[in-house]
Amino acid sequence: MARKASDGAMPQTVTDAALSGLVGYRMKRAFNAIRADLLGALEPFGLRVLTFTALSLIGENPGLNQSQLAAAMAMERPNVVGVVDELERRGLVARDRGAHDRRSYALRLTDAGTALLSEATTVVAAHEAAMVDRLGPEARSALLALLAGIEEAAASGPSPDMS
Amino acid sequence: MARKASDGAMPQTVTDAALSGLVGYRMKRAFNAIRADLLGALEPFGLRVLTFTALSLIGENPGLNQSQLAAAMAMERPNVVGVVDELERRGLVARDRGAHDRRSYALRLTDAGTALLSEATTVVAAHEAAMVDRLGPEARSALLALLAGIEEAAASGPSPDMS
DNA sequence: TATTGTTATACTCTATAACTATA
DNA sequence: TATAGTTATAGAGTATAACAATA
Repeated sequence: MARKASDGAMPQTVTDAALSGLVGYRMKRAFNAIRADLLGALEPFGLRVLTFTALSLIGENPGLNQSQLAAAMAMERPNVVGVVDELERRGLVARDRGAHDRRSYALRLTDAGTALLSEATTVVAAHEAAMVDRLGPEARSALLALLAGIEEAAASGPSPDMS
Repeated sequence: MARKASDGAMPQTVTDAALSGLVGYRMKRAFNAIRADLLGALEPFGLRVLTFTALSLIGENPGLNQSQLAAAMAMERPNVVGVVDELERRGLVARDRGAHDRRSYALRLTDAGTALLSEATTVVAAHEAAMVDRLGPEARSALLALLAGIEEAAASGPSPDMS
C-alpha cells in the first residue's frame, strides 16, 4: 500500500507560484482544459478541432480556396489538404474546380455539411457556456476581448517588419 | 504576376464571425501567439517551453520526484523522462537517488540550473509584459484570473467523478 | 500487489522542400 | 516566373502498454 506521509523525503504538494504569474503558463493550462472539453463535444459528430474550424470557415465563406483557408486557420497549406480530404470524404464539403482559375478549388458546404455544422455549433457553444459562465456573466466577453487583444498585440509585435 | 482582383470567383477577405465568439477558437489563436513569443524568448537559453516549466517547478520544489513533476505539468510520466534527461545532460538538474525510497529520484537544480532559471525568468517576464501591457494596466491580472478560473471550472467539470 | 522510472510505440499537429498543373 | 494544390517527410507534443527495480 502507498504510505509516504511519514517519509518526509519529498514535498507533499507541488507549488507553482513563480510560473502562475506568467500568462503563457496559465494560458497553456486553460487551453488544454478547454481543448479537452471541446474535443469531447465534437467527438459525437466525428469532428476534430481542425475539421470543425474548417467547416465553420467554409460555411461562412463559401467559394474560398484552400490557400485562403490555410491563412485563416493560421496553418500551412500542405496541412489543409488532409483536413479538406477528410471533410470531402464524409460528404460534408465539396471541391468545385474554379472556372476562372483552374488551379484552385472553390470550397463549399454540402447540405449534410451545413446540417452537421449547425448541430455541432450549438453543442460546442453550450459546452463553452457551461465552462465559462461559472466565472460570471461578463467573464466570456471580457476573456474574448483580452484574447483578441493579445493576438493583435502579437501581430504588431516587438519585432515589426523583420521579414 | 498575381492579379486576381478582377476575378470575382473567391472572397477577398475571409471572415470568422461565427468562430470568433467561441472561447476555444480565440484561445487557440492567442495561445499560439504567446507560445511563439515565448519560444523566441527561451531560444537564446537553449530552453523549450517544457524544459523551462520543468526547471521552474524543480527550482520551486526541490526534492520532488518525476511523478510529481509530471502531475504538476499535467503530462504523462513517460514524457517527463526526456525532459529531465535533457536538463540533466546540460548539467542544470541533478537526480539524487532517494535514501528513503530507492525507486524515485529527488530532483534539484544545480548551481548552473539556478543561474539559468533566474536569467530566463527575467527575460520571459519582460517578453510577456511587452505583449500584455499594451492592453492596459489591469489586463494581465484580469486575464490570469479568468484563465485560472477556466482551468478550475474544467477540473470540477460537467462530468464529475466519471473515473 | 502497487509504484517509480523507463522503453517502445503511435497518434496528432505542425513545418519545410519539392513536385504538377495551371496561370 | 509565380501560384494552387499536392506529396513526402520530419519534428514536436502527447498518450498508452509493458517491463524492471523497489516498496
